[in-house]
Amino acid sequence: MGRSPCCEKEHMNKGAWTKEEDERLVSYIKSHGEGCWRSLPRAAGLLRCGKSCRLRWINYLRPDLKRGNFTHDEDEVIIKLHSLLGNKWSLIAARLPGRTDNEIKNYWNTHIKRKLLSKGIDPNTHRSINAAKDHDLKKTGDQVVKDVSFGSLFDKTEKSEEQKQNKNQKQNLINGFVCKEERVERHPVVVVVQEKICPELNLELRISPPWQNKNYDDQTRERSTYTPSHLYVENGMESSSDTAKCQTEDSSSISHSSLDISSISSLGYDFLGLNTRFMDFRSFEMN
DNA sequence: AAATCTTACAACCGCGATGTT
DNA sequence: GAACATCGCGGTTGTAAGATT
Repeated sequence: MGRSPCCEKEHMNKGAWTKEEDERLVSYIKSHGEGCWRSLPRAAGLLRCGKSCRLRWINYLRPDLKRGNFTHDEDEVIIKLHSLLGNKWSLIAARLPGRTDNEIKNYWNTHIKRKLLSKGIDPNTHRSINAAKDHDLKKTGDQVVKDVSFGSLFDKTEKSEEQKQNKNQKQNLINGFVCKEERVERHPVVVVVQEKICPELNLELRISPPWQNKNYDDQTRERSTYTPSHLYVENGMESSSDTAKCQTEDSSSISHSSLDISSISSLGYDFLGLNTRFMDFRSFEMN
């Protein structure tokens, strides 16, 4: 399927925006609102492509932008969120009112990266650069191995009505995380982990069994093991209709009832120190 | 003072996701 | 379901301004 260019390349201005162009764009959006970026330039009398207008508005002209230097607190939040989310700049920006993803990305690349490196911290892994040499530790077993169980915490022999009533909600502690387990129709278990590392970020880690695309029959229901294919994080406080999705590659070839993270460390995704790649921020909700 | 290098950040580009026909 | 349109994201580039030689 061919992709048409977002705009006519000829007769279009490129590069830095002039004051007059800014004024035209701001004036148009103030009276008509945002929307349909493709048709906006013509309607606003701008020789720019819609994409360029959108970027200019979002990153520079929006009235709610904070601008100015980043505070120490903002630095800390960015670093913590980056350690959790990686280069998901839009998600990070959603947690910093008045800051844009582009601004944070630039700030990360020009300031924070260097700051972390000067402290001997690898900005990609958020681990000590020296600690990166601990590869051998994994082999010798000196490292603490964290297991994430994808098996049910439910007792299969529920006896009383009370037990049955409670079966849809259980709580437990695993490696310092507060874990709730819930039954969801068509999916045997969803484990919700309220992470404790950065409580001020108010993030919630949700681990679930894979979505069953095919008919979910009783035979499947009886299986005690299932594929750890979805692990997602969501805002623990609020929910919204906006969800950011970033699915991983197919992970369905691996099936364990208890997943030894150390055995898959070669896959290389470090999340909350779990060192797992089975990430699916399927409903990372931000407000 | 001029040339060169470095830094900061605005803007561009390509691509995937999603919506529409 | 295919084809196409649009949006939004993340990586990269271009360039102005400041620092250094």
